[in-house]
Amino acid sequence: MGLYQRLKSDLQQGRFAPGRILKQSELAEMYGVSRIPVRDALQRLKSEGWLSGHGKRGVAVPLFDPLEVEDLYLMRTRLEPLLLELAAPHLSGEILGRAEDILDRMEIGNQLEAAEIGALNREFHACLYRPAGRRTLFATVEQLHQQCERYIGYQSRGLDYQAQSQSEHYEILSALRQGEIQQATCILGNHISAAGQALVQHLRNP
Amino acid sequence: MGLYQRLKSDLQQGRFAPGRILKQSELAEMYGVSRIPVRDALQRLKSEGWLSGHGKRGVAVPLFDPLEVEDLYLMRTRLEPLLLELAAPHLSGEILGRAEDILDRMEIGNQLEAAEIGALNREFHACLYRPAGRRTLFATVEQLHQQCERYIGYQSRGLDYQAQSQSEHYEILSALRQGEIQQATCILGNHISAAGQALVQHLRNP
DNA sequence: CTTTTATAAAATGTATACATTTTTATATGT
DNA sequence: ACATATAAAAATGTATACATTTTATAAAAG
Repeated sequence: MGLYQRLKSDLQQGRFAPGRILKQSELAEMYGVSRIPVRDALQRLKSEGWLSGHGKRGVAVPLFDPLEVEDLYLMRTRLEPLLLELAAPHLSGEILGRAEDILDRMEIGNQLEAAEIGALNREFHACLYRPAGRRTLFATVEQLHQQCERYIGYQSRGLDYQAQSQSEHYEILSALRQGEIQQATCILGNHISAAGQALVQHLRNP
Repeated sequence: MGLYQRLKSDLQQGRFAPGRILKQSELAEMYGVSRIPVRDALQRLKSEGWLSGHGKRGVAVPLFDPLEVEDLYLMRTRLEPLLLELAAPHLSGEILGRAEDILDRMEIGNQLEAAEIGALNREFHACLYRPAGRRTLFATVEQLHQQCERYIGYQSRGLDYQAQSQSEHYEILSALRQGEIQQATCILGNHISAAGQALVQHLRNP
């Protein structure tokens, strides 16, 4: 696994306190590599929102910012229903079946790691979105998801909205199966919006 | 000016043919630096859509993809009116005046370079959006703008929709001054949508 | 005691050199 | 002649070494 993946995973799991300033040499030693691959990884993580450029002072682990969460979920609320609508005509019964499998897997592993739940969650949405064949839109949505995951990792320690989230997921599938596309995109929008509000509230009442 | 800026500017001006594969050593020699800063720049440009990762074979200048343009403008159509709506309460008369100044500057320099027109255009929108104080949403919108500019640079050689675009800009300002926020966001949405369609059509009829 | 300036330490940026992987060209066998 | 295997090349990834910039420290002046 590349250094980029390792570092991201560690950031995701909250192994670096928000606000902390990371130095290249420090990370190089920590992971047993030279500074060159560290630089590459940092650059990527910075452009993906996992790290914030602290000017010339290096990079910092960004603080939790409720306003950022609001923005991320606002954008998702606007973009994901659109993407689902574009994908709907291509969603065969087989694809919907695969999506349901993913949901079931989430159900089973109730004591799953936050990272794993996040991965399955993303897989579920990707399963519904990818058939649209909209690479660019899909990539942007994926990026927003990833940026959200930093907060979700934090949230999952103190908040449990999994139950509600799951039932909404099943509702979306059901609507899609019945060809109620309008209905499905509507539920999806509310689903994302609700998740965002729960997260913001949790960040403001720690 | 950093190598990142120089390379991006050259890509923007179409100095590298779409589909061309760029090698690190080649670029290093071309710009008179070592491969290290080249790598940094390539990584950033890749994550911003200016270059596409060609797997392990290096990076490639992406081909013009009408579907990508459609996606970019679809996203902008959903996000920018939202951002303008959030900014509207903070748009003082002074700010609107500055926005108009930018429009006037675009009017004057009719024979401006494509890059300069693009920069002014972005400045105009940024002027209206920044007061919302929504850093994350703003950053995403900016990124979408930048990705569009690659195509606009190409378009500007064969298509002139500047006149219509300008008049719509003035309409938006006028609506904002009258407090017709709904009206302004609506014009903006149509404005972006129309620009996207013009661009897609031009790409399909070269 | 505070502020300023000079100096040292540390961190980032860049170049060169080496290692590993991937690609291409060549040779060999069927 | 074609396919496959093999060797040479070229390209990317990484480490070490050096240069430049930035930050912290300490000394000196007000």
